[in-house]
Amino acid sequence: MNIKTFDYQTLLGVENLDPNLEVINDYLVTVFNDILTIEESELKRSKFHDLSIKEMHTINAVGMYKKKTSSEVAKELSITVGTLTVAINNLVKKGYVERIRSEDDRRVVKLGLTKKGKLLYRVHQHFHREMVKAVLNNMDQDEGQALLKALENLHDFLQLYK
Amino acid sequence: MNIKTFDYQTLLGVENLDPNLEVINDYLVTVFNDILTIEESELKRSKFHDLSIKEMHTINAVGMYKKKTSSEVAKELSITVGTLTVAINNLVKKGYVERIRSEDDRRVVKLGLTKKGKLLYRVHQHFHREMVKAVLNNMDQDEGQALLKALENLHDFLQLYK
DNA sequence: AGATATAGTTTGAACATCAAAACATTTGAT
DNA sequence: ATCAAATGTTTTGATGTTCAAACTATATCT
Repeated sequence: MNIKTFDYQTLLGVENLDPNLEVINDYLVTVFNDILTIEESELKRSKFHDLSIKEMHTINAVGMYKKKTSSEVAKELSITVGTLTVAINNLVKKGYVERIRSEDDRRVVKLGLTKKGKLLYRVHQHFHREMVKAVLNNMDQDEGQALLKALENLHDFLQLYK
Repeated sequence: MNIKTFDYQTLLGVENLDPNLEVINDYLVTVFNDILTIEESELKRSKFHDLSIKEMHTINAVGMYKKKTSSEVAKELSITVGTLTVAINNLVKKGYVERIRSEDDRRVVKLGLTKKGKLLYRVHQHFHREMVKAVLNNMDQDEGQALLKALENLHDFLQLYK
């Protein structure tokens, strides 16, 4: 690299010259948007076309197994409890979620999936599994570990802002 | 692995027993949500607190360099042109974007960033760069290549649904 | 010139979101 | 035992996002 090139880059604020950096960033941005829009359009195409991707994510956060409270689910989704209440109202109306007042503490509402909600949960989980399988498809053990390392790094980086 | 375990897993529809698969999926879901909420809250904390993360992404899609048309930007964001018109109205009002009627074809609107819009673009780009740098931080050349391969796989998988 | 196609805008309806107020219940203090 | 404070949830009003469909303006085709 000659000094002229270096100065030019410095002036533009391009600190890191690794070409992979830009490529990886572009992939991240594209893939990010694609996942959202594809999940949305696949949902519309399925028998669950009365749901948006946000509603799907709410159902995902409610989860199959342990019944969670409204507060727990809202926190997991990073929305206010008020917003969640509205969302759950719609999902109850549509038959995916049920509310159960806790007997221990009658202020608390436990959320659970109906049979229909559980069916959807499994379908969505299947899509995710296929996606991750496709990612790992032609990758060996070491490459898989590298991906995991990258995800851990990204996760740790994001925690700094929480 | 014994047969009992295998049967149990098969019955549950858990086709792939790679433990990494679940871990990677969980990281993806978490990281995905975190990026959105952190970008939003960082924006609110910055001098650009009059913008939502969706508006930020619109500005990103408008881009710094080549002026794009409304149709092109809408397609890139996977929203309708009508939705974009509304969004651009607000961004023009807030001083981030400008509309220029094309002289070649007076039906066409070219979109560009104002000085303020370009400043924001750079700030956001900087955040992204830092994020990718953090990801690659402790990774060697081979590991970086593995990440790239994973992203390519994911991208190719998503294209199947387009 | 008139019909058709293309680019963008407007409008009305549904949902998402937050902050703040309201409500119900539990916990803590006296 | 009572009352105040804390906690968990819901309601409400305001603003933003999104789509589909109707509409406007301009270009292209025959």
